[in-house]
Amino acid sequence: MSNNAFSLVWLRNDLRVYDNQALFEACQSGLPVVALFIATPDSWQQHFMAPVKQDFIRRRVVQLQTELAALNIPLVAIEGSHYSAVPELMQQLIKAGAELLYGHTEYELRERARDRKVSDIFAKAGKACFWFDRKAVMPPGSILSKTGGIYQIFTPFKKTWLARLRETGVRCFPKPKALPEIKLQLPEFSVMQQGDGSSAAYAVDELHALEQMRQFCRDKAAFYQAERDFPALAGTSSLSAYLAIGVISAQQCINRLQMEAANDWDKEKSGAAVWLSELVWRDFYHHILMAFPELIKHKAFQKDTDGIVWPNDAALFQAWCQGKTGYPIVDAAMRQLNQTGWMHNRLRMIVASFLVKDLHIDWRWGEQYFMSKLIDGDFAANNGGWQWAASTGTDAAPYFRIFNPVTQSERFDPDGVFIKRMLPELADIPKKQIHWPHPLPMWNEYVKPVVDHSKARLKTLELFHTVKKPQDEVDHE
DNA sequence: AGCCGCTTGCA
DNA sequence: GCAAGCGGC
Repeated sequence: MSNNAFSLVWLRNDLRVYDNQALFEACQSGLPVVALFIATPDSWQQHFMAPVKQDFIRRRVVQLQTELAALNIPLVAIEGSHYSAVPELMQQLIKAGAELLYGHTEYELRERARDRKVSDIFAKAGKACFWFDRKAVMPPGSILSKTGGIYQIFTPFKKTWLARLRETGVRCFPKPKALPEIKLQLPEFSVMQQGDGSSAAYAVDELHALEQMRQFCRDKAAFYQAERDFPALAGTSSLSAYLAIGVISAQQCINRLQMEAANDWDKEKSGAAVWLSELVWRDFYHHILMAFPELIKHKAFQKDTDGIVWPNDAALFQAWCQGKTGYPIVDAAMRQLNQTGWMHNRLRMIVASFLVKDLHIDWRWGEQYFMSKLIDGDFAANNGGWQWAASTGTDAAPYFRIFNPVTQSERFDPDGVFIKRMLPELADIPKKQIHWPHPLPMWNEYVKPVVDHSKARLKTLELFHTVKKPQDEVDHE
C-alpha cells in the first residue's frame, strides 16, 4: 500500500455530511479520507438539467468543502465535462493512492454504466468499491408482493412499504467525527467552476436545510393534508430541491417526522401520514424505474399509448412554455416555474394534464421542459408524474380523467390569490371571473384562450380511442 | 390524485 | 331553476 493511501468518497446526489453512509463508512476505514466531486456539465446538459439546478449543485459543493474541511477531509471538486471523462480521473486518483472507493448508487442508466466502469477500474487495480443503496428509503427490489412480483400499483406498494417501515424503521448515520489532520499528495485537477448564483433563493447550508425540515415536521406537517393543494398557501414542505441533490435524505425526513409527529405519522389521513405518503411515491417511482429500465429510453409504461399520434403543435407548445395559453391558472403556474425553478405540485398536475389533454402534445415534451427548468428535477419522479398525468403510466390516472383547468382553478385557488400574484395583468379582475376572465372587456393584453377545453377534451378521448377499445367491447370478448 | 351530461326531486 | 345522485368516458 502506498504511504499516500486514502479512502475516496465520491459524492454525487448525496451532498451532505449527516446521514451520508458512504462518507461515514469511509471514515471508519482507518485510512485518511478524500472526498471527490466531479462537475459534468456536458452530461448534465445531455439530461436537460436545469441551469438553476446546476448552479444549486455548484454552490452546495463549495459549501460542502468548508463543512468537510472541519472534519479534516479535503473535498476535491473537479471541473469535468462528460461522464466519459470519469474513468481517466479515477485512474489518476488510484495512482495517487486511492485505496478504497465509497459511494451511493444511482438508478439512471448512464449513471449505472459510468459506475460499472469505475468499479471495473478499481477491481483491475486490486482495489475495492463499496456502494450503498440509499437514494430510495427502501432499496429498489426490496419491496415485493407475496409472490415476489414488482408492485405496479401504488396502494399495495405503500401497504407493504409501511409494514416494512413499522418492522425495521429507518437508519440514519451520524456526522463522522473529525479525522486526524494529515497532509496528502494529490494530483492537480482542473478546479470546479463556481455557479452563476441563479439559485440564490435556496440557502446551501446543510444545517439550514435540516432546520427547515425539522420545522416543517414540527409545525406544518399536521396541516399538510388540509393545505397542500392550495398554491397560494405555503402548505408544502418546499424541501424538494434539497432532496433532489441530497442535501438532506428521505431517511432523515422520516426519522424526524416519526419524532415530531409520533402519534400521527401512522394515523390514516393525518397531515403527517399524507406527507409520508408523498415520500412513498418518491420511493415507488425509484422502484419502478429500476424494474423497468426501458423507461429511461422514453418508453411509455402502457405500451399501447405509444401508438397515439400526438398532433404536437409547436405554437401551442410555445404558448404553454411561456405561460400564454389564456387559462390563468396554467399561465400563473408556468410563470412560477420559469421564474423560480419550482412549481407547486397541484399545479404540476394541472399544467401536465393541460399540455397533454387540452393541447394534445406528447407528454415527453413536457417532461423534458420540466427537467430543463426545475431546481428539483429528478428523472424518476418527473417521469412518473408525467406518465401519471398523461394516463400512460403504471397506476396512472385513467385516460378519461381529464382535468378541467377552470374547475381546478376555482377549487384550488378560490380567490385567485395565486393567479394574481403571478399574473399582475389580472390584478383588477373580480374574484368571480379570475378563473375565466375572457367574457370581460379587457383593456390589457391578456392572451385569448388558445384552445376550447370542451372540444379539446373530446379530441383527447378520440386520441385514446385510437389505441384503446371502449370498455363495453372489451367486456364482450 | 375528475368531469360531464342526464335524471330526479324539490321550489 | 337548482342541487344532488348516477353512469360513462
